[in-house]
Amino acid sequence: MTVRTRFAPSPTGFLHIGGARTALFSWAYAKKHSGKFILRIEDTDVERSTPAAVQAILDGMAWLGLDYDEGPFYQMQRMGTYKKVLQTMLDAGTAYYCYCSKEELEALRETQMQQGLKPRYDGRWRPEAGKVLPQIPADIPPVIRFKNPQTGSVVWNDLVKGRIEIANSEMDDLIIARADGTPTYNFCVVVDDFEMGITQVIRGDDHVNNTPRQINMLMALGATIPQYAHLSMILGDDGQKLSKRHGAVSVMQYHEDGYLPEAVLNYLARLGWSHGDAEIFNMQQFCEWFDLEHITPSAAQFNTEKLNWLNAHYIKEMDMNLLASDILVRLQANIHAAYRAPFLNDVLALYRERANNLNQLAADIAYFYVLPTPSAEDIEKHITPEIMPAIKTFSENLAKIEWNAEAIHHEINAVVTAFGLKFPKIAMPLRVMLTGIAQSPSIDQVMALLGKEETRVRIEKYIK
RNA sequence: GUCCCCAUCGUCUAGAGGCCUAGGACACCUCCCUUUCACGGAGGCGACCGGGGUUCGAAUCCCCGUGGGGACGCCA
Repeated sequence: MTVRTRFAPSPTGFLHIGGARTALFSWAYAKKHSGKFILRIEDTDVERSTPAAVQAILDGMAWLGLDYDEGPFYQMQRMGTYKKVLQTMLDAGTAYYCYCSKEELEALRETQMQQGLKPRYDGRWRPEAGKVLPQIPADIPPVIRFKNPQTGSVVWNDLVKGRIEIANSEMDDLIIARADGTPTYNFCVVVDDFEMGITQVIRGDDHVNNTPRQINMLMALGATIPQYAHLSMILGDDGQKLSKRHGAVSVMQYHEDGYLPEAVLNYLARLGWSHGDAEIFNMQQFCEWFDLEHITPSAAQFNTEKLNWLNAHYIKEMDMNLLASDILVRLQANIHAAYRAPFLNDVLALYRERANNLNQLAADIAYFYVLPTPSAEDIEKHITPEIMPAIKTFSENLAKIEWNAEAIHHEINAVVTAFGLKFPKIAMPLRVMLTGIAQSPSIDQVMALLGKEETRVRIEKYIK
């Protein structure tokens, strides 16, 4: 049987890191088994779903390169199907109308909570043999409930968590269609997973409690039950639960924050899943290796430090021209006076090794394009009156230096020797003058790239 | 409250009863490289939640605690 997995986000916000990992695992599972990966947008909550959120999810998946074979399907466009199945269930007696008002239900819940009971529907409109149902009120539009079995239990072998059994007595008759006739989440999922032939449902473990209900409905429909794999959640860097208020950000934010999709993908793949000691691998390898057996059932804490490390790796690996075009955009975003220098590739070759973030990399090389302003501390510490004679001599000799790193290095050495100094004594002030800070790659290489004229101008600013 | 899930270094994890004196990675520390800062290289610190079983033998299996998390919507 062909493997068919799906990612089914509800468009009520952006694609966050947890959703992205769920999508990644579903995607990889389909790839691994030469199956199909389906994208389904669960937009039945009209109040909270927005086209902007749909777009944000699509953008996030596109950035990560998570391509889908079918879809996106929109549940709101499948109303006809849902209505049909609803009627079938009503006819078959596996679903029924319930005329309780919201207020009535609320009161029921409250009473049960007070008594320390699990809040649940009491089945007052559930038809039973020989039972007399209440008088149908004229002013209440009914909802439709699923007639859940009351005895026995639902068991499934979760591909991540193992055997899970939940007693039917723990479940009540859930609402599958609202008073306005629109179907609800659990019902739509069931119909869609069935109709789309989903073979493995890979989703967040906040759905574990929905699974037995869905299995019961699937059985009522005579459907084949898919396998389930429930992924545990991702905690924030601080070990706290991710939420809109706390730490949950769009995957696109990582793009803005200077991360490469390769790094995010590799990081996410290793969060909750492992393949022996493998730490760095591309998506092709991941898809070959991926399995559900090696997914950890416990929650995982996000670790930005490790993401940074992977990001550094992928920055080093990246194709130079692609890197340059990315950095160019970031330079322009950060620096008004940015212009395209012909030697951006050379500058990056000198700097990429030291960067673990694209924004940082862009900021680090900004001094090539905009005059830097060193801090007062650095000036005071490194550009001392004692060193100025040597700097002045070096500056005067600039004109005769053949402009390459080796020759520059040679000239600095000559000055250093002439003044009886140590190399750093002159390298540090030059760094501050030329780059604006006291840390940089070899100063001779920096000068070689900066150019003779620009080097002269920047040094002379400090010669009184 | 009820039900469900989880539990190995600070973090991500390896581990399917003897290969475990518990392995790797990030972070941290030390040293090396060095012209500063990085990169890189070599070392180091550092964990099986507790208690009972089962077994010749348990990080691995079972039970009970404890701790954490999730679910209990006409949200998804």
